[in-house]
Amino acid sequence: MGTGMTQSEGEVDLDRPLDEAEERAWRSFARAFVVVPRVLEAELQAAHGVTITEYFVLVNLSEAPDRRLRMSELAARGAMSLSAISRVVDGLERRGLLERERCPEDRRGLLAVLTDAGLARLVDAYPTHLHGVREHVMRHLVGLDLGAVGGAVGLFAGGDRGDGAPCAE
Amino acid sequence: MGTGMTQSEGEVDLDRPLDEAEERAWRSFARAFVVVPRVLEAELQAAHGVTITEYFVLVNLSEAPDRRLRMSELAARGAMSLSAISRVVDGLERRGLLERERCPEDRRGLLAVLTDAGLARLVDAYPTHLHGVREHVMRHLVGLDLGAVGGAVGLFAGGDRGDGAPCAE
DNA sequence: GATAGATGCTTGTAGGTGCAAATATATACT
DNA sequence: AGTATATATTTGCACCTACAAGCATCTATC
Repeated sequence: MGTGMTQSEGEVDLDRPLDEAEERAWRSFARAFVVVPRVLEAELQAAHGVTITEYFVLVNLSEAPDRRLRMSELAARGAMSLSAISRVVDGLERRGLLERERCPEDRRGLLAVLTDAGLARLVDAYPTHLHGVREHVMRHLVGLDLGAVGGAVGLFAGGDRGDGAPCAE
Repeated sequence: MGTGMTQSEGEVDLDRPLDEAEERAWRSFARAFVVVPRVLEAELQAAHGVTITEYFVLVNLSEAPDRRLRMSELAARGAMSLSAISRVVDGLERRGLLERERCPEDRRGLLAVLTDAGLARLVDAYPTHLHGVREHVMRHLVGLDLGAVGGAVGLFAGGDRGDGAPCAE
């Protein structure tokens, strides 16, 4: 019952209507869920011709050993479907920002490999994205306990079961 | 400079790279932005055959005087484009959950009017949605200052300038 | 070592979304 | 009144996403 990381979380009645304060908070989140991705995407698209999804793929590849990652890994990290990743990688490959490479150990698999051009584009876009994230999100969290808030948000929708624990429920 | 609701918010350097704690928090938010809407949508769709956007339209209409709202008002409240609203309303109208009605004072405009069937569908879907919101979001915020967190999130991406102040920047 | 099933990825198809152009009506100006 | 401009909404189009079906390759079992 519970993970031990968060305090008394088991007591909540999940079917009790939201009180006024909860309602306000929820509506703020609901709005943010819609608006923030859209704004960040628009800025990135306008300034560097990449969608936020593409940007995130570039980030993940740049951080990966040898700048390469399996398609499925990429999908998992971006919380996207395989089909979506497949087409995003199509687009980035067409533009020379990455290449596909057959996986040596498992020839069903493919590796997406960041090219120099891809890395350059990422380096280019990074300041734009950083600025957007601070301006539209992080800026508003000053004065709050970042660890606590981030930890809570990290648990939304079944996220962050820490390790890969089965999470019997 | 600032609204007075949030403390010293003007001091932040929007171009300073995220430190480790900020990075963790941001990634939690980024993941939540992608995953939470998808999960809530899937639950609602599976149980009641409405998308989360459609659900939100029904909610807004049910709360409006006379159960009716202008298309543009509906779009604004859902932070959506007019074209998106137009098509969502198409779908709901086709299924008899609302009707379009010419606006008497301004015959360019249209009112979306919630039908009894639409209200019934909403009443039906509400517990599912409530449960999802508590389970996937609100549950994880216990122990935090809801007012502070909600207030901060409400400011994300230029939200909630309180009144309609020009927000000189 | 062959066949059955599992797994990794891509492609067909069906929505959903925003932007820009089109349409209808209102408002302002002469 | 009559024309120009602004506003409310819809429609054409392009793009992104998920789900399901398809193809290639791996793994287990006999």
